[in-house]
This record gives sequence, structure tokens and C-alpha cells, in this order.
Amino acid sequence: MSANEDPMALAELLWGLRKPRTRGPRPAFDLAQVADAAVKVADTEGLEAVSMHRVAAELGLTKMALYRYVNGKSELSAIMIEAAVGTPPDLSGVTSWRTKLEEYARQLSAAWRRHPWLPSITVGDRVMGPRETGWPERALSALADTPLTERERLDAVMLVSHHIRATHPAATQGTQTWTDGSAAPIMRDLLLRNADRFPLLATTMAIPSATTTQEFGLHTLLDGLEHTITQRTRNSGDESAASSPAPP
Amino acid sequence: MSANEDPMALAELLWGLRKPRTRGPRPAFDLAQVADAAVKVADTEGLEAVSMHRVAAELGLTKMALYRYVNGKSELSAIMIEAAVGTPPDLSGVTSWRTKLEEYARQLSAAWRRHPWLPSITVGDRVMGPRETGWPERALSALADTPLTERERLDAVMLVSHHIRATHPAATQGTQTWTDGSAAPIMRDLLLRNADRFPLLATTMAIPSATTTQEFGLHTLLDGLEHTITQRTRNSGDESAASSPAPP
DNA sequence: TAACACTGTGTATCATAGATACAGTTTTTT
DNA sequence: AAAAAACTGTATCTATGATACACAGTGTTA
Repeated sequence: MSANEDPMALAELLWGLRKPRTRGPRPAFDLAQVADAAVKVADTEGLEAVSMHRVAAELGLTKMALYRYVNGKSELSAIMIEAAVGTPPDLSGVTSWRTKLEEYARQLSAAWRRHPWLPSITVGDRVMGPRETGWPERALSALADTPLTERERLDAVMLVSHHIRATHPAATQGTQTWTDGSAAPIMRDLLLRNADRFPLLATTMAIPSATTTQEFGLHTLLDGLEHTITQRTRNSGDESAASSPAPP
Repeated sequence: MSANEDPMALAELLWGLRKPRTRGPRPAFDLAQVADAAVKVADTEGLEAVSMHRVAAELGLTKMALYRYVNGKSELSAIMIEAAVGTPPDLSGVTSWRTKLEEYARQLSAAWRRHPWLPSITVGDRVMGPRETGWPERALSALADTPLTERERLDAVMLVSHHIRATHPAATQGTQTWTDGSAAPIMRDLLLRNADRFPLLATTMAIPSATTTQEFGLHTLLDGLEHTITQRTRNSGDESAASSPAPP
């Protein structure tokens, strides 16, 4: 079992708090090189191919040598996420909160398209590195001049991020349900042959799938935010409008 | 490697198209009992505990006997999803599309709370069983009287479903990022100690976490749908308004 | 009715992946 | 120069999914 979960050690690794060792022989690589090797394997052979053995071989090492760089697979995953996620997006090109969030979504989507395995590995309760942490920080800045609560701003950011993740074209593995994969044509056939029990899905499946899913969701979601924001702005006669929800 | 993926065989299993065998000795159990045993293990010991060995032991069998019921672990996962997802929701109690979708979200959330491992296993390209398929079918019916395109209705349903999944209190493993887990307090500490680099996240983290995340997102999302729907209804002078987007 | 085919079940075995133990070797420090 | 510390490799362990195969029980059929 991979019960090797030490979040504290992971945090020290990701945030550069690990004391550099000086005594013995110099390591053949540094953490960045290890991370890059793992990313390369994931990009070319898929996330399932990323094993201790495979990554070590990529570096010309045995897997036990790799265990000197990372305490286990969870740490390897963490540093490859931090390496692949890239630098946080630049939102200074646009002005309104809406276009800023759109730009954020676009750049997030682009990052995940560069490394299609990212959505499926950045999942669950975990410690993020400084670069990855920069992403939600930038997204929050987009909503800074907004009458939303701080909590609501975070919720809004998660809403956008989760939507992009959910509609991400599932290369290796995604949360998406209705994309083209090996199972999709079978589901399609099953629905058409059971159109009496699932009339709505059956007719929908008969329509050629569009590529506008991600845009439609993002648009809908931003419309919803805009509704709340304009409503709050309208009631901004009272002082506390920016930090608490408007009364019914 | 678990390269045992035969979607056709899986479809036959889930949709009851497998010819019942008559010759040899009678099986000690049926598929429903196998599925229930697996669900029981997942509910009590977590999804990670669900192994061929463990489920077989739950039934008083060796794991090889279990391979006579299902062709592999993927099939076991499929039937336990179908068993745990429950019957599709009843939306007849409410009238408007909005309250219907709210009720759908509530029931979906409840189902996932009953089996906290469901969100993390119902992921990726896969074949769904008839009971699970009933869920999106019901959700689509909520939008039937709506000027949305069929494709847009499906997108809207996915939007709601994905949101509920993303904000699901991650019991075993979820897509959620900022919930209380073993990593959350560490992230909190890291952010507070690096408040200069992440001022917005740091101040947000200092606020006690609310439980309104799921409601806020759902509300926002439905507001967005309502915006599009009312806009379409207003322009419904021309006939094709119900099946194609309004012109700019 | 008896042989046969088929199927459920169990034992043994394999492959892969994560992980530990430990010896050998290299390099810095004292 | 000697000792301590750290990098690397070989061997081994455990867990899990999966295959091979022998044995046993049951229905079909000659």
C-alpha cells in the first residue's frame, strides 16, 4: 500500500524548506531535473506509465536511487505537478472582472491542454506548491474590485476552475462523461436501442456533438456571477454591501 | 497492468444482456449480491479497500471464484456504481425548471453523501448502467419546456452535475481543493507564512470556512441559466428561437 | 441411466508497482 | 588520513490484478 503520506515533508519539499545536504557525494541530478523527467514520461507515454522504475530509467538510475530524491510516489507526483503547471497567468491585459476571469479560464485550459494528465492528478486533499498556488491567487485578484464576499470570491474562482477541469477534453482520464472515447459509441448505441426508456438522452445523442460545451458553461457561469454582482452594486447604498450578502 | 477493458462485455453485463448459464453447478450468489458486498466494503472501509480479495472474502469466497462473476476489477467497479447510485430522482414534486434542477442537485448530492466514494469512481470515459443513465435523463426532463437547444440542455445538466461533484465533501477522495483534510491545515499555515506573496489567499484562509460553497455555486449557475432562458424567451417572436441560439 | 460437457470453486503461480533493508562506494569534514 | 554522511545498486517484501489448471458438482444428452 502507498500509505506514504507525510504532508509536512511534502510541504518542505515543495516550498524549498529542505535543508541542502553537504556531506557525501553530490547527487547526479536536482529536483527540477527529476520533475522534468517525470513530466516528460507523462507527456509522451501517459500518466499510467509514470512509475518509480520508469522515471528512474529516464534519468539513467535505478529506482532506489530515485528514492533518495523523493520519499515516495506521492512526492514525485507533487513535484511533477508543480513543474508542469507553469507560471501563474498574467491577467493585466484586460480590465473588467469578467474578461479577467475569461482570460484566466483560457490560460488554465491551455495549461491543461499542454499536459493532459494534469486534471486527473491534481485531485483530492493535497498540499500545493508555490507555483500552483499562484493560480488561484491571480484568479482572486480578478474579483478584487467586486462587491463579493471574500468567501464568495474563492467560491467563484473554484467554480470557474472546476468547470474548466470538468470540460477538459479527457486525454488520459478526466471527469468528463460524454466525450468521444472507446465507451462513447457503445453508450450511444445503448441509448438509441433503449430510446423508449431514455427518449431525451437518445435524441440528444443523435445530434453530432459540438465543441461549445466549455464555452457555454463558462458563459452561463459568468452570467450568474454578473447577476449577483450587479445586484449587489445596485444595493450599495448601505456601507456593508461589499462584505456581507444583501438582505432579502 | 489492468488492461482488462472490454466495453462491449461491460455493456452486456450492465444492461442485462448476458445469457444466463444453465449447465454446471449453480452459482452461490448473483450479481446483485456481489455488487452489494463490494458497496458494503467501500462504505465501511473506503474505496481503496475494495480489492478482488477483500470482496471475495466478504462473500466467503476466494478471489478466483469472484472472477467467475465479473471479468475483472473494472466490471466489479461498474456493477457497484450501478448498485450504489440508486433509483433516478423524482422531480415531479416541483414545477419550474429551476426548482426541478435544484431538486435534482439536492438528490444527487444526497446520493453521493450516502456513498462518498461515488464521485471518485464515476470518472473518465466509461459505460454507464441503466439506473445511472436515468439520472441525466431526469435532469434533461427538467429543461424540456425551455428555449434551450438540446445540446445546451445537456451542457446545462453536466454543469450542475459537475458542480455537485466538485463541491462534494471529499470523504475518500474528491476533486475538491479547499476542504478540511490532513493537508488543509498545512496549506493554511503555508499561506499565512507567505502572506506577502499570496495576500488574497492568505486573508481568505484566515476566515473560517463556510458551508455555503455548494449553494453559492449552484445559485450562481442557475442564475446564469435563467439569464439565457429569459433572454431567449423574450426574443421568441421568431419561430426557431427554441432550437437555435438567438442571433447577436 | 450413464457418459459428457460445462461451470463453480480452490490452489498455485505470475507480473507489476511501491517500498524497505542493506552493502558498497564516493565525497566532504574534522 | 580517518571518519561520517550520503548516493547508488542488488536483493527482497508486500499487495494487487490476473492467468493456468485441477477438482467437483450439475444439467444435458446419447
